[in-house]
Order: sequence, then C-alpha cells, then structure tokens
Amino acid sequence: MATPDRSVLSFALLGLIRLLQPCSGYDLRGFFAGQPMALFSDSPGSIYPALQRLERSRLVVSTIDKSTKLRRRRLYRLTPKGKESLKRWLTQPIRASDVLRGMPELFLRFSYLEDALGARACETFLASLSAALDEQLDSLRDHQRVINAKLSRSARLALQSGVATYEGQAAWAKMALDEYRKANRG
Amino acid sequence: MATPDRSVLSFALLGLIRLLQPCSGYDLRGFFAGQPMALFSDSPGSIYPALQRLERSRLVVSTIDKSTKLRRRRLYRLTPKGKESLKRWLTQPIRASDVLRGMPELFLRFSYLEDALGARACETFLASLSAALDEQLDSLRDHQRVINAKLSRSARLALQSGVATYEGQAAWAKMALDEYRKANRG
DNA sequence: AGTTACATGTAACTAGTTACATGATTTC
DNA sequence: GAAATCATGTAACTAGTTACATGTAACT
Repeated sequence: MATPDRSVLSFALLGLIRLLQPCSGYDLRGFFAGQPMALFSDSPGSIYPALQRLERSRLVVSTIDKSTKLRRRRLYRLTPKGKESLKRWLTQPIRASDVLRGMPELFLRFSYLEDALGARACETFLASLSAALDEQLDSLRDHQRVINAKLSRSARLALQSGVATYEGQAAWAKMALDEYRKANRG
Repeated sequence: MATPDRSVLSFALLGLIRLLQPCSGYDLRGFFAGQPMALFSDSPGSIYPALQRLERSRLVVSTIDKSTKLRRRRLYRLTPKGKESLKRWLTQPIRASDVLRGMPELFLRFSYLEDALGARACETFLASLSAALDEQLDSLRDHQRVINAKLSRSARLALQSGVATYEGQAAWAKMALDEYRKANRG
C-alpha cells in the first residue's frame, strides 16, 4: 500500500464529509468556495483527485445518487476507518513544530473539534496549543534578542509582527481555554 | 521558454542572494536552517533544484569557487534580470487576495524591503498592506455576522481568532506606517 | 440557440519532500 | 580509521495548479 495521504486538504475533506454526509464533491467545492479564509482552492483538479485518494485508502466510500435528473452525483460518506483517522488527526498533541508549520491547520482542527469530540477535547487541545505557542514564543524572542541589532528597520519590524501575532494567538488560546474550563466544570 | 518560477522560495532565494552574494547553496541552506520562523525547508532537495531553475531563467549566475580545499563550491550572484525580478516582486501592490494567500510571504517581502529599496518603498508597502488588511477584515467580519449563529463554539472561537489575528496585523501595519511617515518626513 | 447551474473528471505541468549518493578535508 | 563538517546533487514520490473536456437540464 502507498504511503497514506496526510495532507491538510485530505483531513479538511474528512472533517467536512463528517458534517455534511452524504455529500458530493460539488457540495464540498461549494463549501470551500464560500469560505473567506480560503485555506483551499475550490478547483475540481484538487478536490476530485483528493476524494479518489481517500476512497482508495478506504477512509470514505461513495455511492451513485440516481435521484437527480442532472448528471449523476457521487455521494461520499466516512467509513469507520475514516472516522478513526479524523479522530487521530483531531486529537494529536500539539508541538512547537506544529505551530511553526502553520496555525491555519490548527484552527481548522479546532473548528471541527467540539462538534466531533466534545468540549473536553477542546480543553485538552487548547491547553496543548497554549503550551506550544509559549514554547515557540520563547525561542522566537531569544532569536529576536540575538539578531535584532543586525537587522534593517523593516526586517526588525517584520520579526516584531511575528512575535506579536504569536502573542495574540497565545492570549486567545488562554481566553478560550478559560471559557472551556468554566463550561466543563459546570 | 517554460513558465517563470514564481514560488515564494524562489523570491526568498533571490532576496537572500542579494544580501549574501556571492554565496553558495550551502550558505543559503544554513541561513534557512537558522531561521526560527522556518518558512522554508533547509533540505538540499528543495534548494539546489530551485537554484538551478533560477539559473536556467537567467536570474542568477554561478561560478565555481576553487579557492577552497573542500569540495568545490558554486557561488551565486544576481544578474540584472534577477535584480529586476526581485524588485518587481517587492513592489507589487498588495491586494486582499494576497493577504488571504498568506501573510508570511508579505512579511518576507517587507523584511527585505528597506535594505533593497529604501524607506519610501516601505511606506508605500505598508499603506498598501494596511488597506488590504482592512478590506480583508471587512469581508471576514461580514461573513462572521452571517454564519456565527450556525457554528459550534469551537468553530466560532476559531473564526474569532482569525479576525483577531488580522486586527493585530492591521494595528501593527498602522504603527509601522506611522514610524516610516515620521522618518520619511524628517 | 445561448447561457447558467449542476456535476465530474483528466492531462500536463510545477514544485516540494524524503532519502540517498558522493566527495574532500579536518579532528578525535 | 571513524566521525564530523563542508558541499552538491539526484531519484522517486506526492500533491497541487491550470486548463480542458464532458454531460444534463432549466431558463431566456
């Protein structure tokens, strides 16, 4: 068997199929097209091949919908294996390197999380994210101290903006964590 | 001629070669490896092929350095065409869709900007960025108003974090713009 | 008859990843 | 002589992009 598909797009599709199933590639494209954060292209050339890969890996199954009078629709559903794969992705502990690789993937995970796995899982996620952000901030500030003097003003400001962005996200994570802690205690 | 290489990596290399020239692929790898923001992999499999592409497009030229006793080094320099291509990338006006595609590329551009094109260019850049961020924020807030009620708490919080991140970056842009305006007036 | 909306798919190309291969010199 | 450091390169694979091709039905 080929190496499993671990791209963000695949997990985004898995999470979305979970919410919309049974749904077609066209439905999924439409959903992506309506997103202002546009993490993914809504082009057919990315989504249909990705769905084929998911089906080859048995994470989804498709059936042909004949009820429509238009061109046949292929309707996708998660398999148990697909649900498990989604759950594993959603509950992965967050390391500093994940923060580095990209916050958008983490926010995507979080936005699926409560509906898929409940408020406790959100609390765990946010605690892990908060720690990872703090760790990343520490090393970024260290780096900043070391090289700041060598940088041009614009490079210094750009780095400063990176620090400020992580700080903002760390503050958000703590606020959100607080909200879940209160809710989960109650 | 093949389609020109417009990847962020290529422009990152162009900008870095400008600063370090003459420099080798190994120097560039070392630079990337030392960056805590890690926009790029420091693997040889990405950098050396990218340098070959840049040389095929005549944006850089390489010479063999024989002074070393180690394995031969290939030293890169920008060509006039390469300088122009870098300048075009640096001065591109910023649209909302660029903000959407990714802030990291924009911060990379900005960090090269003052050294390459001066403080006036930074002012122009920040004004354009600020407008693009405001535009993006408007449409994101519109979207938020429309769909907020339909979202789970975690999805709502994730969206809120996206808005807050853009707000933070917009505030940073205005602060930095102010700094340049003062400096450029003086 | 032409456009729009629904709906799926492929081909050609580009570029990135990991892993591997190579080669020279210095240091332990 | 083994390992670390300097230094470049390629092969196999994965996945994304754009552009194109196809098909059905409703509306104008």
